[in-house]
Amino acid sequence: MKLSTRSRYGTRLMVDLAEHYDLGPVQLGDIAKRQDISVKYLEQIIIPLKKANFIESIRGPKGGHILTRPPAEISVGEIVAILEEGVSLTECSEHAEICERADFCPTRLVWKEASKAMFDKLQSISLADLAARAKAAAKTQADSGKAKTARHSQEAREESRASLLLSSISQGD
Amino acid sequence: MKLSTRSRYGTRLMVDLAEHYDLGPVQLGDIAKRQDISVKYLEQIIIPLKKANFIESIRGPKGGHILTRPPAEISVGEIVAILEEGVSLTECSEHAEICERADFCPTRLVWKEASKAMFDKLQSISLADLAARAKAAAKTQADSGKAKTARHSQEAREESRASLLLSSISQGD
DNA sequence: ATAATTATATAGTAATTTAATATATAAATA
DNA sequence: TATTTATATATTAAATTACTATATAATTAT
Repeated sequence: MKLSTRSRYGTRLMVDLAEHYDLGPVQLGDIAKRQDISVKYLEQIIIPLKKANFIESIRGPKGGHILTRPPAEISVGEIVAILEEGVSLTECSEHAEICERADFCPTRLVWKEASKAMFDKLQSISLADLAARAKAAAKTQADSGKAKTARHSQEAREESRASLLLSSISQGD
Repeated sequence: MKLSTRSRYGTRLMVDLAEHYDLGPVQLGDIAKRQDISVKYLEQIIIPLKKANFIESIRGPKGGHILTRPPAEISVGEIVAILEEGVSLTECSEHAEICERADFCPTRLVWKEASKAMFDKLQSISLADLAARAKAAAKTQADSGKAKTARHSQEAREESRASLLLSSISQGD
């Protein structure tokens, strides 16, 4: 039931592109350094994302990759759906025909509804949300380095409001 | 992101026990026939369910397995949590310490919240719900065999109300 | 032109996991 | 004591995962 590194790394790749949207093409070498993922593996992972038309690429020196849509218009759900080839917890959730018990199987409906709950949540979060959160987190890190004795500075608290959008995500820790 | 057969078969095993709760110990051979799963594999799968104290077993002739709690008091979420060893989509959702990026990783929160959405849904459904649904489905199947020209008989519709509890599950097909 | 840089395409692989099966043993009952 | 059922441990084939390697193609700066 765990997500593959493919989905997780691919989502980080997309968030990285979102963070650098408007700054021209981003090279895989730079993403690899920032995200600590091998370039070779990123090259594999980016293929389905390009096929799904999330990313456009430019070859040659000063080339790289850019999102085809603004970050606010791309949800994590879409990304995971591509990289996991669907967002269901069982094959039968999507394709009843693969199981002859599907018609009367009470558990199938459970898997289906749990899949939907999961996917609905993923759909509700955009790359813009995550890029904003990443920015706020980076600022908080920088501030805590700047003034270790004043971690709860007014400055830090004000900046952290930028991530209020995402605050609901961390409820229930 | 797919559930293993272990979880799926294990849940069916538990639903089968729920359907036969009150009828004394149920043998794996019978479950194997009804669920079309090999006895040997069921023997593997039942181990963690016994360790988690969901099931008590009786050896020897006329032996078998019984739920330790009434079906209404066991949720699918609990079962899946045992068989999948946790209900999170990533290792970092539960154990932040395994990833040094956890503190500032925006995607981690997404995986965490999606995991929660999925698990909350699974927790909300009990074995009693599923046993009732299975009963209703069996009745519907039997009725359609009895009177193929009158599939929407009043009798069948009344019986199907027993599964109203579960009707929300099949929304959004 | 050509050297350097970046993306793309295809193939290979080691390790792990999955989904089982096989064999031997222990307990309980008729 | 023979039979039936559960339990414990070991084995395994196939698939999947998480990569790495090699070769090629396109673009740009010098």
